[in-house]
Amino acid sequence: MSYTYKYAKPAVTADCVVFALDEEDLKVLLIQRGQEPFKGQWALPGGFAEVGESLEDTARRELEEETGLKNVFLEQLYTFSKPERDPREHVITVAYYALVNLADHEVHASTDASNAAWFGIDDIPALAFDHDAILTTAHERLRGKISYQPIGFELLPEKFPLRILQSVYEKILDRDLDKRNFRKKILSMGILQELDEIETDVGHRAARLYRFNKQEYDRKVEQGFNFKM
Amino acid sequence: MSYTYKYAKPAVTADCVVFALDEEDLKVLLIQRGQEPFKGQWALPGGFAEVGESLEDTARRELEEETGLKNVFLEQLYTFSKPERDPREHVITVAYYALVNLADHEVHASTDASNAAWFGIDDIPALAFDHDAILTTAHERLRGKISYQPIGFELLPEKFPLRILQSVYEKILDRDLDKRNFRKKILSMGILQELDEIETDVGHRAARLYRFNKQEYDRKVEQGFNFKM
DNA sequence: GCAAAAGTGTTTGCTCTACACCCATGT
DNA sequence: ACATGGGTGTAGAGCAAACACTTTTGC
Repeated sequence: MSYTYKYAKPAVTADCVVFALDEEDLKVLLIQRGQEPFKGQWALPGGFAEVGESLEDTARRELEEETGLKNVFLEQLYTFSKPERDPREHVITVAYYALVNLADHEVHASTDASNAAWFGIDDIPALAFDHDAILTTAHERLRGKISYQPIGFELLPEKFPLRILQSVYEKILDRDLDKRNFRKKILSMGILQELDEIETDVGHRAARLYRFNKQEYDRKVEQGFNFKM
Repeated sequence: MSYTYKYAKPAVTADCVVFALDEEDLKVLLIQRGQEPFKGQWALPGGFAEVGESLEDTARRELEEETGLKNVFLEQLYTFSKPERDPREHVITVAYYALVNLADHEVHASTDASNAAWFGIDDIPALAFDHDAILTTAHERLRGKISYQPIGFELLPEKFPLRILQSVYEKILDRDLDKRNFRKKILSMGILQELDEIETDVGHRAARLYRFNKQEYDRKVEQGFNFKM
């Protein structure tokens, strides 16, 4: 089977930069390529767009095929189109970034990719194609966006103590924040629901749990509210 | 001549949302389509990507071919990929936005497009494809970005009085700004070079001219400076 | 009782906003 | 002389940053 067109066409792929947090640091999900080019090297999960499929769907499909991840928070990042970025032919890639919380999302290396693993953001191996540039762009976007969009919650389980939320900001912004100021600011926005639950299994006083109140956030946005941390 | 591939490929285009300002309002450059589909309707300038060409180059090439505009400020906006956005086949478009100053850039309707013209942002005709959504996205991006990146200058000639710069912000943000506060804030950043020149041909006291000092801006950015209006 | 983290207010400086008048120039 | 916009300062409010101790709980 083959497809013939009147004009030459570049190929199109979607690639995903998947971020997660553990106790240590910000992590990125990579796969080890099972095929040439760059066979055996680490790369971002992703693959070719099918006709009739939006690129966000391509990204989600490839992410699930290669790593088992699904139902993740996903936003378009940037489109990379330099002709020399793929040695085989001109391949345009539309990059997405995803935020997941490690607890809810077990990763299975699956079909296409011979292996999938999390890497600390400061400990990334050599990557295939221009994936290092894509990763850098994604990291910058995340850093820029977390302060004015409520996306940090996507890296956490549904219920979380404020200390953990603070650590999300500290790890992404890469600087320490003042505990009192952080709590004042985030609570004063009125978009966190205070739960009647506390942490369990901690070796010290248990903290109260909170939940991001998306309904309330959306209502406030309607009225001109702007998230700002 | 034809091209055959092992897999089906979507087509790829680049489209441009070109903004400019006149005394009245924010304007957008549209072309009237010379071919089906949507023949005779207004649309964003743009066209098909060639293999071996980056999409930014595609955007610049098509913009010049269709409107005569070149050497414009151009940034990638977003990639639109819903399969139904083009009635012929699956066409992915990578949208760019451009900022030009009307004085320096004469527009000639040229080859491909039967006609090109500026439209006030509040007076846009029905557009081909999903170009209304692209335009809306571009307008939002411009509004969001002008406050934290020094891109407003791209809409002005090299030398300008502060009143005109203020009107750029007022027209894009769509609200009045206080003259004293505006001047204080923009001058305090130290990225405008005060020239020994004043306006000519005005029917009142002539204002001093300024120039955006990109060297100084870049130097400050290196040192952690953030533009903010 | 000790270790670990939860939880809590106040002061200070800075930034943003609101606001009005005199001056220079051209017609 | 009149119309038009150029150019300038200050006071008050709100926001951001710095800073330390007491309480709770688990071991």
